[in-house]
Amino acid sequence: MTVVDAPRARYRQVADELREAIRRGEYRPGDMLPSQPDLARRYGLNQTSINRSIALLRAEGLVRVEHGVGAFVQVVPTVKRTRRVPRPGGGGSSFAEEMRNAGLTPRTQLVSVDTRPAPPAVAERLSIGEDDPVVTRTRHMFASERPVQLATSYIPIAVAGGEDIAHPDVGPTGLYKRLAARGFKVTRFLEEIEARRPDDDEAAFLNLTEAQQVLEVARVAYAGDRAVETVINVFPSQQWRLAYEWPAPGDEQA
Amino acid sequence: MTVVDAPRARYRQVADELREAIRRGEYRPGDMLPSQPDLARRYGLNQTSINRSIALLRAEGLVRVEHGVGAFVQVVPTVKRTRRVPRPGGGGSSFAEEMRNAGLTPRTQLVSVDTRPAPPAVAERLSIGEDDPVVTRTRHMFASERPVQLATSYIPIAVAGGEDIAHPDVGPTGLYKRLAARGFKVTRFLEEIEARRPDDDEAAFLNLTEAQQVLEVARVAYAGDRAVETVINVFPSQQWRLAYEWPAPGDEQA
DNA sequence: TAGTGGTCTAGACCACTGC
DNA sequence: CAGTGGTCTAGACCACTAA
Repeated sequence: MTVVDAPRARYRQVADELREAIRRGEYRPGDMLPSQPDLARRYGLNQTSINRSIALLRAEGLVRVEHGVGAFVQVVPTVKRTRRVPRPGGGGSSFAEEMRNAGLTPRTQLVSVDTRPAPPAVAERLSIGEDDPVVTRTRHMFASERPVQLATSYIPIAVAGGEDIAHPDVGPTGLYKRLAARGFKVTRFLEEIEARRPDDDEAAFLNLTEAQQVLEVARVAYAGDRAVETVINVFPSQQWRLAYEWPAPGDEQA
Repeated sequence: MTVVDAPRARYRQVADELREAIRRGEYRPGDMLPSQPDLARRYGLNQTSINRSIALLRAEGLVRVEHGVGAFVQVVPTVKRTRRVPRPGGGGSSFAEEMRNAGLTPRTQLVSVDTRPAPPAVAERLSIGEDDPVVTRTRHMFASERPVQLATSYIPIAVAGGEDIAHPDVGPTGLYKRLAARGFKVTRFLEEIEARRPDDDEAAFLNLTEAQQVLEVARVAYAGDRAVETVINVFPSQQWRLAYEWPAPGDEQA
């Protein structure tokens, strides 16, 4: 239903055809695409143009390129993350649970626990001063040994008391119990979702191009009006679907 | 903290410098960047390479290009869309309300109301047969006359009775009242969020490159176990931030 | 018309990988 | 080493917009 009969650029047509060939199963996940010189001959185009076509498919996450090796059809394990509201433990099922529901084997690797000055975005979310110390916990998550998620949580030192609150590695439920025991009973959650380009570290861990995007889900837990914890999750946008579920007003028992 | 001392491509460096110049306010929102031949001279590069740099900035949403006119620094009206749970009317404030909160002037244009066979994705969400008729309503939304959102809602004809349910154009609150009057009292909502590339129509209306992404938020309203309506919202991912807020279990009054 | 951005070429050179 | 992808050039032509 386009108004103008837009002539499609040839490098886009090539991308379309490759996309379609992948969809048809002509190239299967893990397969290597023909080399760029090959494709150039095949489509009567220059390698430069073919390179552009491949770049499109990379940005879509449909193809993964290894420099000096080749371009491979990407396995895209789409995972669904659901927040059911209300629900114990912050409203969400755990990462491990979600993974197993998707038929994948979860693994979480604790990268670091330390106390650091709060980055600006975190300070703002927690309503504390920049560089106020926060207990920081970083995890790398894998689904069947493929990196799929990156999570960092921050708790103001004034709330946490010390790093012990994060040791041994505890899930949200355990953490909120410990916070409650310290007098910070969590009453409310806020999640903000944003799409953005990955920074260098994220791109490296998640194996993304700069052209691809990530979803950042930032959750803040409040005890009354006081923000006591924030968790920042980063997902490759192509591999995830987020879901939120809640009862209609006046129908809270759902 | 990159391990390898990656030599950055020159077209990326140019993009970095332009990005930085925009951040510094050297080019302000709405300003036109220098032409590609200009930039090529300035950076000692070919126009082809400069074009790549601009393409990067486009994909980031930092720059908007008008063919035959120039490249302009994008006004990024980051708009926040919040679902507060529970809350009357489906949990969300209206589009108009959100826009005014962001200091923008909202406008909604009703594009069409008709009865059509359900597209596959819609049929699945509504648990009806493909090609079962659904009352379909499409709206284009503008913020201060810039296109920012596209919404299509679907109601099975068996639920709606007829197209009248969508006339005159009604917001969600009015619609759910009418559905309740027809015996379909909405008790539960589900929203699924997905990042994907825009299709041609979406790209045309929202003025996006194929390299950019949109967020698709698909809401389904349930009356008991029966899906009675679904709305599919499409946003340019750069311009929006989604938020969900809910009380912790045992603290429902928030 | 002149100026803008978009595409494409033919060829070159480089960086990376695996043999 | 040969084969892969990534970048860049110099130049060309096209499409679109505004005057």
